[in-house]
Order: sequence, then structure tokens, then C-alpha cells
Amino acid sequence: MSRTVISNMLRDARIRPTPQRVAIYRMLKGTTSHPKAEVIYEAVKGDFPSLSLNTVYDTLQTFAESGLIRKLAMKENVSRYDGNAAPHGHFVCVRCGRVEDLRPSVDRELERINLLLKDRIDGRIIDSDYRFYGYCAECENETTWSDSKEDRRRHCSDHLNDT
Amino acid sequence: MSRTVISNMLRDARIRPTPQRVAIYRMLKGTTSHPKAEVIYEAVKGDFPSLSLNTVYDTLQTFAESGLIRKLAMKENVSRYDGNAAPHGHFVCVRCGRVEDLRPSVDRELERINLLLKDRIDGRIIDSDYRFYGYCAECENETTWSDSKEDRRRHCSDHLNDT
DNA sequence: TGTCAGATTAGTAATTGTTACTTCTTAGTA
DNA sequence: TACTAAGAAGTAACAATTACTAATCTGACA
Repeated sequence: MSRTVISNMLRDARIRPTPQRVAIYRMLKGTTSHPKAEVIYEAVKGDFPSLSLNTVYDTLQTFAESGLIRKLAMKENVSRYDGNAAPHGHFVCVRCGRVEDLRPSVDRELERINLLLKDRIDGRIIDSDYRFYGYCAECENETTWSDSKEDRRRHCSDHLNDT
Repeated sequence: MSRTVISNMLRDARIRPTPQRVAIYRMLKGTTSHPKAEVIYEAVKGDFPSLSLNTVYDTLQTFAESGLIRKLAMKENVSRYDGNAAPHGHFVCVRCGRVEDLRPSVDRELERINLLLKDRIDGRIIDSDYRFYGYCAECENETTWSDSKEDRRRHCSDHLNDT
């Protein structure tokens, strides 16, 4: 996604497209790994050495409030962020912590259900989050499981090097 | 739920039923407000002055790992706990923060969907969480909205005095 | 019953993600 | 070019949670 396109998107959302903001948005749009703030910070810092973690938090909150991105609540109490703002479900591996998107067909199914259930729930719904927890294919196939948290993370590092 | 029944449940789960643990479990079973650790601590402390917040955290983790209770990830990065361990959906008010259970009929619907989708998701699923965000009936009806976080909390205090 | 080993608790301190505040910089406008 | 306000960076504060340690309790067994 080009910087000019992003700039215009931000402007449309009445957010001033500063270089930092564009870079952060671009990074999020370019990954499906649902990174946390720290990871976004490290990634963007590469092109942008003066960046402050503070600015990352601020920017993410601004984006999330405008509905440009999605903030994901995790059980470890560390927020992760999703450049895909459309409501969609997630699979969370309880072993290595990776967060995966579901297949589009499943998302469509969930969206359909969402519409059906909407008026059977008290209160006005503005968003939803379908979450599945379990063991990802890789962790499931692993025969020798270590107890160490570090090892678990390393194990899925190919896909998770930015969590 | 009586203390002896709880003791037996804990024993079944191979958790030693200490007075603290029984009290914490009992408190959680007796509310539908999905309290956070601090609130559980304050509540149980009444009957149990020597209780440490530490013990509450430890106990909650033990329970959650055994599947006796459910830990709910919240966007504010403060965990809340649910004495109802069966998979079920939640409605979260984005204004006052209250967490409500859905109607049983909706839960049954979600459970049905869960079964249908299970083999269309990569990885072995062991749990799920359906979450709806929006404005609860009370917040929706409120005509004069304050910007203060404190006021928002006060507003729903009848139902939320333990969050 | 007394003793011992291991689990559990409470207290203190440390950690860590996140937010608050303050100052400096930048961009847009008159 | 000067003015004004938004945004960024740096430092410090905060709050939920965890780690560590010493004291206490429990249950098994001699």
C-alpha cells in the first residue's frame, strides 16, 4: 500500500498523515501477525530512528478509535493490533501465542450469524469478535514439548518473530 | 453453592480445597458480573481478612488452568473472571465497561455454530469466546453523556459496583 | 501422636505494558 | 515571516500482574 494512498485514507478519517502515522499504518497493513505495540515500534524504528514508543501507542489508539485498525484484547493483558478493521474471527494458539486469521469462508459464515443474532442481544452492537483458542497446526504436530515459555515462543518463531 | 460441594468439586479437579480457594470460587459462582481480581479480593476479604491479593491471582490462575473458571481478556488489559466455565458469549458495553452474559438461546445458537465451524478452522480448538461490543440498554438510554470515565462508571454502578 | 515433605499463603519487591505530562518540533495559515 | 495548534519525543508515573521468600498449614507415614 503506497504512502500516498495511506495519506489520503488518514485524511479521510480526519487524521493528519504525519510520516510516523503513515509508517505505522503501513507496517500494520503489511502483516497478518497481529503484532503488539512494542513490535510495531521496533519494525517502524528501522525506517524511522527517532520514533518514540509513546507515539506508537498514541497513534494506535487514534487509529483504533477511528476504526482504521482493530485492537485485540489478549489473555496475557498485552494488546495486539490488527490492520484489518473489518470484523473477523481469530484463532489463538494457547501454546505459542500466535494469532491467525480464519479462512474467509468461515468469516463470511460468522458475519451471517452476526446479523441473525444482532436483535437477540440486549444493547446496540457496534462490533464483535469471534475468538477460537487451541493448538495451531505446528504446535499440535510438535512431539517434544518443552515447558519453557521461551522455547514455546522460539518454536513458532518463523511465524511469530514479531510478537 | 455450599462449601462442601465446592470442596468436592475442587478435589475432583485435584486442587486442594483450602478455605481461601473455596471462598474465592464461591464468590465467583455467586455473581454474574465478571469481576476483576481486585474486586474478588475485596469481596472475599470481608469473610477472610488475612487474604492476600497474591493468593487471589494465584488461585484464579489455578482455577482457570483446570477449566473451573474462565479468564476474560479485556481491551483495557485488566483480566476479568467468569465463574461459568462453559463456553458462552458476552456483551461488553464500550461506555460503562459492564460485561453481560448473552441470553441462553443465543448461547445455544453459538454453540451449534461452533460445532459446525470446528473442522473448518486450522488447529485443534479447545475453547472459544464470542464477544459483542456496543452500548448496553442503560447507556443507550442515557441522554446526557459525560466525558469523564468516572462518571461513566458511576452511571452503571448498580450493576457494575464490583468492577 | 509426632515428624517430615511438600503445598499454600502472605508479604514485599520487581516487572512490564501503558499512560500522563512537559517540552520541543513541525505543518499549515494569515 | 510570524503565529498557532497539533503532534512527537523524552521522562516520569501508574497499575495490574508476577516473582521471590519466609512462614504456615496439611496430609502421609512412622
